[in-house]
Amino acid sequence: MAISNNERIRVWRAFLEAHATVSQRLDEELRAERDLPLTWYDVLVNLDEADGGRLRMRELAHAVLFSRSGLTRLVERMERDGLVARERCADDARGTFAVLTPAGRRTLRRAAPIHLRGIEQHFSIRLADADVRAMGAALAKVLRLPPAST
Amino acid sequence: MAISNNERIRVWRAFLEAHATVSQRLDEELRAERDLPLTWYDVLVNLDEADGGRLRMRELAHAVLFSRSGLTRLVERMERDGLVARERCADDARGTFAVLTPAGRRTLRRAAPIHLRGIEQHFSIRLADADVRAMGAALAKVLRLPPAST
DNA sequence: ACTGAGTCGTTGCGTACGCAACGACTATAT
DNA sequence: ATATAGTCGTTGCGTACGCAACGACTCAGT
Repeated sequence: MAISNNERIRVWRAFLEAHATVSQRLDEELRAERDLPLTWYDVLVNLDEADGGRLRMRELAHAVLFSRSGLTRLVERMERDGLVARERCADDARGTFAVLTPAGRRTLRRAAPIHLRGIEQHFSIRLADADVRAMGAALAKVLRLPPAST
Repeated sequence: MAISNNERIRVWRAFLEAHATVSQRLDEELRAERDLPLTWYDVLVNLDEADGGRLRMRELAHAVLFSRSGLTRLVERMERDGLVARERCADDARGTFAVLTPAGRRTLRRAAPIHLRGIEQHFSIRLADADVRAMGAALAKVLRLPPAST
């Protein structure tokens, strides 16, 4: 039996609801136990995974799904808290790097277990391996769609 | 072969990215072609599906995943545009209904095809029936999780 | 009838985001 | 060398959200 249009919409709605509830819980837990917003954590992770713990502002913005202006402000706040630093880019005088500081690395190390536990608890613990695999495959297809072929 | 923790995190990240890109595209299209934010559309749909095209503010807030204060402002703006109206609740003097106006219903009717086309194009067109089914099953499991059993 | 606790929608306030425009800089073409 | 276009990160500004507190109201217990 083919799947109706209605059913596809129901799935999309479930997708929205799952996103909202899970990411809200992850944010709450990180704030409660480490006083760290999820967006900050996301920045720390992306910097940590990058070469030299540094990323151009533009790349970082793309990685954390922010606008460039949004990232400017976000990094500004994190710099005030000593978690990241800004560094001028040598080979392109327009550019700026956001760099992970030792304090930022420490914060990340302390926060990671909380976050991973959260993903486990709220997202994937009740998913069988087959579910995870299927979800991964489906999401990969969605992300491979062309950018708005209107 | 069992799925690693790392793989589960990758799937979660793909989930986040898919949510961000798809819902952004849906919002953009609705704004471009009908000058209607996605949040407004969401309100219209939920009212339309409710009995008498009306819903208590609290219920509506829950349905569209907003805080009560956020919904107050949202309905305020939509009322200014004539898409919804407020009505005092007869049997509970504390309560207020948000009610769909004829203009709201018209707007919804004109916007729905755009939105449905968007979901089709950006989310489900390249998903086989099996993918949709698997995704639906997995999401149902995620949503059935207890509310933060810390 | 009266009190205390709970719930309703709303408000003041702070926060966080995107858009458009900016100056500074780079890249390309002539 | 110069002009033009493009890109970088930042800023002014407007918008939209949540939290906490509020007055108005309901309800349960006495």
